[in-house]
Amino acid sequence: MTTRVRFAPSPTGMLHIGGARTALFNWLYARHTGGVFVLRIEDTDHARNTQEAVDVIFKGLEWLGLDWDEGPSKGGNHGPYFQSQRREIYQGYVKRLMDSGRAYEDHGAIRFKFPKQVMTVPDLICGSIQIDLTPEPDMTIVRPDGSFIFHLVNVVDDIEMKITHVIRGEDHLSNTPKHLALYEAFGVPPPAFAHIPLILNRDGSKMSKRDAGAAVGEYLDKGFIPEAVRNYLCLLGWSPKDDSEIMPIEEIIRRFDFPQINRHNARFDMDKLQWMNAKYLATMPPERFNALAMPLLEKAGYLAAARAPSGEEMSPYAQKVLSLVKEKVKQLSDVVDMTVFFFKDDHPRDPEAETKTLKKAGASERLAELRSLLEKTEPWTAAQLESQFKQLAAGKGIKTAEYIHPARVAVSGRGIGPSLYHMLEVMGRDCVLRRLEKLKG
RNA sequence: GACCCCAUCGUCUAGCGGUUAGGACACCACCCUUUCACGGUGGAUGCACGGGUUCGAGUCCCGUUGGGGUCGCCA
Repeated sequence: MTTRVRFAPSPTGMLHIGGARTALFNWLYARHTGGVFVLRIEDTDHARNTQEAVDVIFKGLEWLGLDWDEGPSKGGNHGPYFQSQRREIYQGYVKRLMDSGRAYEDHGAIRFKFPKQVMTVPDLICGSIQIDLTPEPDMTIVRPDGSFIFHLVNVVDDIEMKITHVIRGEDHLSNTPKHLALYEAFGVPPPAFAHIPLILNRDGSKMSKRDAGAAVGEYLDKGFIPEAVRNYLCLLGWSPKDDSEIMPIEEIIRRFDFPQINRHNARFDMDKLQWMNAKYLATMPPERFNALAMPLLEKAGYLAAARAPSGEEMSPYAQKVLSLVKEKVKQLSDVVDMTVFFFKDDHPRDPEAETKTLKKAGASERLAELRSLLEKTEPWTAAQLESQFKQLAAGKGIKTAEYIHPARVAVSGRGIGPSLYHMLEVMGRDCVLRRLEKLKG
């Protein structure tokens, strides 16, 4: 039998990181088993359910590369995939319950009569869980205004959509006996359940919608790359059981299965995500890095001038600049600050670095020596610059660093940055001399 | 409060009765080095607690504590 799993988010205006992880695990299991991943939008009669809110879900899933096989914009034989369009189906199921005496009216609402017994939930991750439904008051399944309650529609849709494995957050574990009772009342064998642990904040508290880092969109905006976020999320609650961490998604798909899923909640560690993101950034092909970073430079206004400070055309210049910082970037958005001095003559300057190196005794003499050296350095390449710097220092009997540090601060305004010689090469002689000259006055 | 789930370094985790308790992030030191990173080497930090079972317990059982979840005419 083909595995059929589903992700059934409610359009709340954000895609929660926990929801994204649930979607990811469903997707992984579908891909691992060669099954079908269904996307169903649980937009049951709610004012907050807007088109924009639905788009946020699509965008988030697409960004993470979690493509669905059936659902909105994909279609399928079990639609419609919006609960708001499935009222007749729910009505039919409710009628069956009424007819069989399993549901009854109560002050205009319809309630489902719970079996007074201990229900056993067989769970692929948590094992066998027993919960007593006896003390539970019968649950409402239809409101007086005719709208349906989550538990009812969720079960009905899973039945109708032929879902074989319900993979969802552990917050649903306690509700599962109610769902089991519904399956029983409909005379349908229930799907297999797999309740996955929750994602908590770094401090162990529950991650709610308002917490920093709770929305997938934030990662997109901050310049995280989707493969890194996805890879990190895979490792939260699932383990390959050896020491593998950064893995291509194909490998994760191959190795993913329920036995390796943990039973305890995990805390979200932004530091580790950042590290992983930096790894992905550093190892990706330069073309892709440039494609991702150029729009940020554009947005920062760096590319507005026709010519770069070096005098050459802007676009090739910007690409060279990016190649200098690629391996130092933690988040893509870092490139804006890291490269500002390559594009703006009036870039910000770090007073601390200037005091430390430029105000140092002998610094202006060094810079003057550098000016005359750089005027005639030929060819203007990193290798040649390096050898010239070294010769100059050797001739004066001092360390090359005595020239390097002032030069760096002089042209960039800060004490840290890419390799100095490569930096100078990219900036070009005119720009470098211009900045040294300006500093003199 | 009742019920359910969970518990290994600060964090993510490996461990499925006998291990010097391993790895990763973060942290510290050193090395590399023109700075910052990267990389390399080394280090500190952990089995929540108390009872059992067993020759032997991080591993099994019970309890306690702690954390999380569920108890809606939210999803």
